[in-house]
Amino acid sequence: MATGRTHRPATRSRGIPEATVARLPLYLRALTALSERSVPTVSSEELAAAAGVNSAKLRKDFSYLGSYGTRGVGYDVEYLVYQISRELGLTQDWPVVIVGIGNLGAALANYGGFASRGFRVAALIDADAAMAGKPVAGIPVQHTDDLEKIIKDNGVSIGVIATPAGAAQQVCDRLVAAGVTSILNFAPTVLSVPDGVDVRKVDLSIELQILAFHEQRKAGEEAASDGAGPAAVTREESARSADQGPDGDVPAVMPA
Amino acid sequence: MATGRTHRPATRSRGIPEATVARLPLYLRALTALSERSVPTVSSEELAAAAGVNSAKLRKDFSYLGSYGTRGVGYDVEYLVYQISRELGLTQDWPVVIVGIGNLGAALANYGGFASRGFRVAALIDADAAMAGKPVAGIPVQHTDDLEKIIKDNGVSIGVIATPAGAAQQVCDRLVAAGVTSILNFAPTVLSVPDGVDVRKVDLSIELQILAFHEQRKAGEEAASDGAGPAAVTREESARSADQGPDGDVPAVMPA
DNA sequence: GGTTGTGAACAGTTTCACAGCG
DNA sequence: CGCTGTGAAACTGTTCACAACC
Repeated sequence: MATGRTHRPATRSRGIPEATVARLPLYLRALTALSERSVPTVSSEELAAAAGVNSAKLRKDFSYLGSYGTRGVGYDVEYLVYQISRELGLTQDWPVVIVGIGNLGAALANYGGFASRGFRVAALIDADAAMAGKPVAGIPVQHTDDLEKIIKDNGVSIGVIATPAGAAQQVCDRLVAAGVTSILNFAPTVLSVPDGVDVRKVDLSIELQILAFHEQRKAGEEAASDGAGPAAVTREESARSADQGPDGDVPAVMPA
Repeated sequence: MATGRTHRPATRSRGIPEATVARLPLYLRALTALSERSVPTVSSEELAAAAGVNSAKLRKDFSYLGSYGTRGVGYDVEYLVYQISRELGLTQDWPVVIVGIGNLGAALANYGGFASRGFRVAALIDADAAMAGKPVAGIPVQHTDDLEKIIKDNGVSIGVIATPAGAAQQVCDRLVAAGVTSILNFAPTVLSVPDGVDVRKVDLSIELQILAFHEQRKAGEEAASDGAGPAAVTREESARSADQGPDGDVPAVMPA
């Protein structure tokens, strides 16, 4: 799939590593808390602790933004809040639509932190005609038929998909056709989008499976060392066989 | 992130890279779909397309699990489903508790994909005494006072925190003290946990901010090249796997 | 003194490209 | 021939450690 796109040649000065971008919101949150407590300055060590990273990483991250600190002193909280907000594009207003107002969509609509940082729920959209007009979080739900008009009238460029998996790609296509260029996908599906559109996904089931992997590993090692730990629950431990046998057939398979 | 450590010195042969682990659930989902359509074998190219990655990456990932393919042919779907499930620890039952039954907690409790893969909602816990006994998704909500007993009686090792930010660390401490060693955190807070406990976070507000960053950049470059077509930047690749995600300050209805 | 900013070493991840095998 | 499996190269991200500076 090509993905083509060379990297911007000018990716020298403005090129902030993706990993750094992903941490900026974390720093911003910690800084906002400090700001509310009227703390004037903070050292990389303190801020790093509050954000849950180590200080070297934080300093390196900030170095991509510029030299906003003062040696021997630290960083000015207000100034950094502003710089990071600007870098993230939070100094402007981002109207957002949420498509799929089920349990999750409603939870997202009610989510307070939404509005707090430049994001504004411009509309709620659902395919169920019976929901049309009903207010959720104070915003009336609109029908999918009007999706394109809603996007255009509100100048929406960020869409949140909270529909069932089966509807996600179709909704995605319509959002993109209407002008949306960033999508946050909660449906457990791989969305395909044209070049130029960003997709980020949030997938509960994947997160749990990753935890289960590590959990299983812990249980396995526990056996080797002690035995006194807290409970350990594996009911059906039964050997998780060391490794494959010489080939083998497929022993019972798993659930859906 | 967070979480940290994966060390284990002796983890050389069984050491599957974290990036690979994060993709296994994706492969598993694609394989399950193929399995349901009774597709017997699949090539790395086809499976990679279905999972939204490139084939070289997929083959490298599978090579960490063992040699489960057949040259010139591809992979046996059922066999791979089994192997990945086993590797992820999904052949056993994982009882999970959800703490904080607001909008989000309820959405999670109702989420079907939960039960489908070895995860079972063992209990719902909320601090609001008025909710006690009320069923959500068919499961009666229990009061926080009984948290420790619930964890122990059910042998729970995975906990989901969907409380407001202010309550998250306290809930986390109690979960850990009661024996939980893996936590999925939806509250917008950095949790601190002792060594040996895994935390993954899902933070909606962070995801949106990352999208806003890229959105802003697109808008900026548009000015430079402008003109016809979506020429701007692209990043078709599915974003990094979820690291953060939803929920923010007040997941709605939820008293501390 | 204290703390930032950063080059350089290191670690992890992705991609390439092709040998090896069915 | 076709497709997997994998070394090696390229790239991205993290950590170290210290010079520069207040």
